[in-house]
Amino acid sequence: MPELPEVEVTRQSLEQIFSKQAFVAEVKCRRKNLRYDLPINEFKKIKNQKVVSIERRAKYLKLSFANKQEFVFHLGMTGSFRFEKTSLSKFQKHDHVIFQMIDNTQLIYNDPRRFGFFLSWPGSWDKVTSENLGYEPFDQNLNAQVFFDMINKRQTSIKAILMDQKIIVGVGNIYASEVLYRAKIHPDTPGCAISLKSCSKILQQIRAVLQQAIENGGSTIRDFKTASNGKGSYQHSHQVYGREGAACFKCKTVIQTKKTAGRSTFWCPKCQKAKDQQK
DNA sequence: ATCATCCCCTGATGGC
DNA sequence: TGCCATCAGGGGATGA
Repeated sequence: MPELPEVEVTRQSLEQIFSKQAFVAEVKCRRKNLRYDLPINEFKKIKNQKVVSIERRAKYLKLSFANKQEFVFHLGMTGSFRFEKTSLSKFQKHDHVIFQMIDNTQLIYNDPRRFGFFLSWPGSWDKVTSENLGYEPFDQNLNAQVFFDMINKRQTSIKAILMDQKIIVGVGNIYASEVLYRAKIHPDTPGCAISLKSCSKILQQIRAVLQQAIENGGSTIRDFKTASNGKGSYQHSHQVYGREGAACFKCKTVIQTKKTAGRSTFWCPKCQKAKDQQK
């Protein structure tokens, strides 16, 4: 599912929808749990309540209501929202949570694999966002030196480090490969072998890739779509992800793939040759 | 502490 | 056609 760009684009589309109609009439759950039990009792407390904000931290979202009720949610691997102009009574497979608005429009949360969740216990936002979460990629306090200091004792691969949400949040399996290709760093390079200069390049590429992906509506690989039912187009800008066996756009070398820490990794063996040296 | 592995779940795809 | 294995944007638990 969704990495930071897709979550941010989802946030923006929900915000846009709520700017036109912010009052929830009713929430319907078509099953009692996703990854965790759905907060069915808390959903009852937002009848006729107004959405006041939708915020993102890492890949988590928070929906806040005028009566202070808050919902923390995550899209997991396959979660997405769909907007319906008129009230449906017949639903699609894997439509799990329906936000029925007072004008009869609907926001429907669909999630085939059910790795997503909604939470509403007190402190749930602080719990998921303050513990174990690293820097937002666009945080001004994050710079090459800070990044270097966080990874220069680490033995694990830079690919695993980029996906580690305790360091920098938002980069998942697709964007990790894309960032390293653009930074010309081999994905197996251990954290401790990445120079300060390389940290700078990687950070720059994280920001460039995520920014461009957000501007392009995210990457729609399988089923991602925004809450206003749009699809992303950034998948067309992928340089290595999903391109095993194809020619590198720069040097025509065949793109390679392998598993690192259980996830597919893609790279160009010519453009990303350097196992970095310290300093 | 750090790291790799396995698992949650369903669907799509490819080999036989 | 069916059956089985493998894989998929995340992240949490477990054990070495």
